Amino acid sequence: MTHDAPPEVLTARLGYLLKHAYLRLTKESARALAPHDLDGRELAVLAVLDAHGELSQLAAAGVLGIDRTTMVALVDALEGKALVERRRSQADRRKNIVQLTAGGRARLREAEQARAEMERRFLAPLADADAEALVRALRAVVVAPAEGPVG
Amino acid sequence: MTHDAPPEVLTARLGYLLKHAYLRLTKESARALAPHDLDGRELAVLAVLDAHGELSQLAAAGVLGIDRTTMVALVDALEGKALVERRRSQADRRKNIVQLTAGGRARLREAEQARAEMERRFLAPLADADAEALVRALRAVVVAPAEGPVG
DNA sequence: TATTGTTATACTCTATAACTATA
DNA sequence: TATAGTTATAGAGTATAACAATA
Repeated sequence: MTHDAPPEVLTARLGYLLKHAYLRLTKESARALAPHDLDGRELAVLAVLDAHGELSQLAAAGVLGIDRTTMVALVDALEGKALVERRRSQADRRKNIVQLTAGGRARLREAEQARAEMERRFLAPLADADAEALVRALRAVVVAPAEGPVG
Repeated sequence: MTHDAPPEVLTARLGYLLKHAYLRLTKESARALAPHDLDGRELAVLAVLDAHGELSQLAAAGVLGIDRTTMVALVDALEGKALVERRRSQADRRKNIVQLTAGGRARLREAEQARAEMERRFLAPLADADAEALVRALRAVVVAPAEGPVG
């Protein structure tokens, strides 16, 4: 049973392309990160904590663009794996400060390598220049401010 | 409250870029198609039926790459809007033949225009050549056969 | 026995509402 | 009164399992 390519009526649609590119990358990412006992969202949390240093849960959620209620389970999971630690802020006892453990930093390094290899495989159908252009183009449309009803 | 751009640690990740590009397009798509009482998946079904002529539910699901159980609700919704018709195949009475109604064809034309305009807006941050390159690159990675455990 | 459509069910991801504690 | 974290809950979107009709 060989692979049926999607018809042109679908591959001409940006929605179809982005959805399936995303789904496929998610699957490849899960496969690449599974040996490191992480998924892509967890790895992103570790990377953000590494880049910013310790953050409150709310601040980390803000950087990641996710809801604070979503953050709770994410931190629960990472804390359960001893990759991050929670502690109460002394300055404001409402806040949980989250920071990487030594193990978390080590895991981050390993997993980032696996992710980089996975991305290289994912982009392998493209020439290097085209792969770079893809990333630049995606960045441009993602960072572009949404145009609201006002203008 | 002005827009906080995501940090480089995230925009350097293909997973983050594809996810957010996809989420944003989905939102813009919903907004563009709402006046036509359709969502992106429904429009894709109409487009596939238009391109292939009538199809059984299973065949249509196969073209769209979705499960036959997912197809049921999708056809229910479109039939409820009188955009498609179901009828039993005479040749094989297990099969539901699904085809566009005249209203479905008209709706498809309107909605496809709205979709094209939405895509143009979405890609507006890019030069024309870059937009075309993005679509070509996405098509290449989506159509590329997944490399399984065998290689 | 296998296939098609259907229904019931469950799972993932995410957000909203409401609660607790702190400010 | 407002904010941070938490919990319970709900809504998309999708898939798996089981069933009826048909082949």
